[in-house]
Amino acid sequence: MFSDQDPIRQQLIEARRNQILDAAASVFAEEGFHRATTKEIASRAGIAEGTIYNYFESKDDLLIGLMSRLAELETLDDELTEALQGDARDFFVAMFRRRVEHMVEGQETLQAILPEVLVNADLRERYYQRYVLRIAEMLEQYVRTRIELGHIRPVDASLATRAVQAMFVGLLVLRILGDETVVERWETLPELLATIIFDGLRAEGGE
Amino acid sequence: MFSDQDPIRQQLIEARRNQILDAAASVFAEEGFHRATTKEIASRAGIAEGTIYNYFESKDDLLIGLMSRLAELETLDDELTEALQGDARDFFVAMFRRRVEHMVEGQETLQAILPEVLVNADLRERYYQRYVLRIAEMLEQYVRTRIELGHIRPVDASLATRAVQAMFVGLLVLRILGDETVVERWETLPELLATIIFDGLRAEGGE
Amino acid sequence: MFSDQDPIRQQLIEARRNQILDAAASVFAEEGFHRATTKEIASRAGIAEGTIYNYFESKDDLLIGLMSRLAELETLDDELTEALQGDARDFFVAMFRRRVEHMVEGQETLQAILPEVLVNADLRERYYQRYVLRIAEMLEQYVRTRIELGHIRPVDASLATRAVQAMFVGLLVLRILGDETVVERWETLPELLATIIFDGLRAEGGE
Amino acid sequence: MFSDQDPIRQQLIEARRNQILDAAASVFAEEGFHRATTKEIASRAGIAEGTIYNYFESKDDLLIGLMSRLAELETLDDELTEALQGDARDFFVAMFRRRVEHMVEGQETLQAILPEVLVNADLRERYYQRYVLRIAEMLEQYVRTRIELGHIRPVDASLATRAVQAMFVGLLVLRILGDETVVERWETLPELLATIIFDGLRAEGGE
DNA sequence: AATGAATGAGTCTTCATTCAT
DNA sequence: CATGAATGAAGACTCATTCAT
Repeated sequence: MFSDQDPIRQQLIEARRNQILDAAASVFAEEGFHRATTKEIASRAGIAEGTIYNYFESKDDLLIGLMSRLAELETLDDELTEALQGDARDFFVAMFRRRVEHMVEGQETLQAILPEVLVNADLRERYYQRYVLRIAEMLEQYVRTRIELGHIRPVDASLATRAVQAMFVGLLVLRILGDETVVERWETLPELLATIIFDGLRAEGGE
Repeated sequence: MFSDQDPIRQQLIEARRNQILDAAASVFAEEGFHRATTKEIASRAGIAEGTIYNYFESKDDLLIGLMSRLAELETLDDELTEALQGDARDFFVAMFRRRVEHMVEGQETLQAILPEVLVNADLRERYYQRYVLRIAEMLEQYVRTRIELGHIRPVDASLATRAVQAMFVGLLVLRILGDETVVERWETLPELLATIIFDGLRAEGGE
Repeated sequence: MFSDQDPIRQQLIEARRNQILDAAASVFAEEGFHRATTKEIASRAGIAEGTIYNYFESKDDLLIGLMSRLAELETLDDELTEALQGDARDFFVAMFRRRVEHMVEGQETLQAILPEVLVNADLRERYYQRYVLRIAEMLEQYVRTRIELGHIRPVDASLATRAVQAMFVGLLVLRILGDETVVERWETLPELLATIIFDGLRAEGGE
Repeated sequence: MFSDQDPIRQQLIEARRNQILDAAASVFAEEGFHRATTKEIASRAGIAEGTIYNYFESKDDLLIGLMSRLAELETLDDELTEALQGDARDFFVAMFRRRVEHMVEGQETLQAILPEVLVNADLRERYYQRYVLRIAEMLEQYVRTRIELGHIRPVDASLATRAVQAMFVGLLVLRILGDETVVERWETLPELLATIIFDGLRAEGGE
């Protein structure tokens, strides 16, 4: 006879949901969404199959749950956007570092979600709007301002932003594909990416 | 009746295989590998379900077939790699243009393959070795030489190569996700990417 | 604490049982026995799912409970049977009116029970013996006596009784099926049935 | 490579559908729709479970299929309606005989359908419209005409029709409930029903 | 007594694959 | 070679029932 607002109950529910999502992320990442069975997810979560359905509507809903958890992680970034006063290159390095760290933390979840997102029109829209587009727009706004300030070349801000974001998505894909170079030198990426994107690959004093 | 080597027969077989692969690519791209049914593939190819199995071992084999066709397309690139004498920036633009065009041509196939590749360990290895790594190594060799020639900054050639390649993979993902900016301004990408990667985003004369 | 015979406790138990049976009748009638869930029954009774099992052995037992309640209602009829002295037609009208009223009162319960009774061998036997056969035999006895008294044609009393009873069962079915004529003119049924069954449809002075 | 209109194929399909419907009727009648499993239906039809789904959309669709088959049987009756010239009582006996025979032929199907129809709103509407109402209206028209001709008392034709139809439905229910009297003396029903309904139970020269 | 989360057996349904024609 | 009906293994999901609190 607890109220629906009962905070203890809410916490238990949240804990159980996370326990299930963790298991789901792990199985989805390993086997892919379709090959993953609810039986295996349940077993990995240490619960019965039916229990999943006390917390999630359907197997699809597990993916949505994973996406939502991921989106929550990202809200932290908003603050970063306000740092316009500092050096542009420093900002890029800092931002790259953030994103690169997030991707490692969230790799399992991303690996669980991404392939299915590419394939499921509903999820695609949802994922794109909540996750990709939101970040793209934040970054785009930043780039646009920096261009106005004369710190950045007057490039197509919208497309340039996508290119940079694409690089991160692509690096995630390479990680998933098991590319050793990317995995092993992951820590050095932020500095390298800043060099490529901000300074350019052209040798200084070249031509 | 005919010998296995009979060239007419070989051609017919090849034609039929392509007909089936086209249908498969189309259904996989729309529905994803798992939601795609052999019934739908057969219907889209205008043949009976059973006929598929006269040309392919299994549904998985269709994916492998698609990957092989894709790999053949790419062999053309090898020649490009030898163009070391020209201007580095021009080379980048030319290469980016090639790749960007290939990606549009092959988008359906790539969209069909990529999500499943991310999810299936066997295909992952196969795809990575034949497709990603081969190109990465070619490009890496090129970059390494350009560095030695002093045309390119002395960056981590291996990782930089991955970053560039990642950008293309990521752009494909953004296309699949339906990003309007990327789709609409696709033609302007090669030049922009060259600017970003080769020249850098830093405003000239800045700081 | 209380003795099992404690009358207060007995009454509380009875009240709770009725509360649950009411909810069950309502859900069974709407959804049918199988589609009805104990969760919904509990919710409609304003109690927890588990509580049902403190008062009933199983979901099946709810149906048995409903049948028993129905049978209790019917015991009133016994008295009627003794009314042999009056006019036969008047008796029929009176009896039809009784039954027709009972059917409306008990419609929800009957609608809940009947479909499952038709389908479940155990219940079928139970329902038939306690409910159908008991009434059939009472009625049959009455008809038989009336025949001996010369008030009624010498028909096959047993089968004629079933035919009359069948009419009521059938009218219930038509109500459940939502027949508008039957529902709207329900009040006029007793008189009409007496006309049909006792007087016959043949026009007077016919032939 | 047969055309969709290919008559041989059409016949094979029809035969298979009937084979499956026969098995379904048999299992539904014994166990009830919900307790019946597709596995059991398949096994009783001598086919694999999956084969059912090559011929029917779903388990529900089997019920609809059974209803349609039943409706086809009934179209024969239409002719009967035109027989207005003969003696009314004779007509009733003939009609009762028809219906009573049909009910035995179709008992299994009716027993399979009826309980679920009482419980499923979609089927209820469908069954009532196609099966109950159609016959009711035919019969009602007949009764109305006979009343105008002065062969039948001026009763509420619509309701009287329902009462008669209800009797048949009720007799089916009593058969399903296993009433021995009804089952054993089934053959004598038409004559008895004519006596009850047309002549009335009142003893001739009574009162 | 009341609760309701956890359970897991049971089922419909899908669909890749086979094979007789 | 082509066909497509038949197959049956596999899996998501439901829900009556239990039992620790």
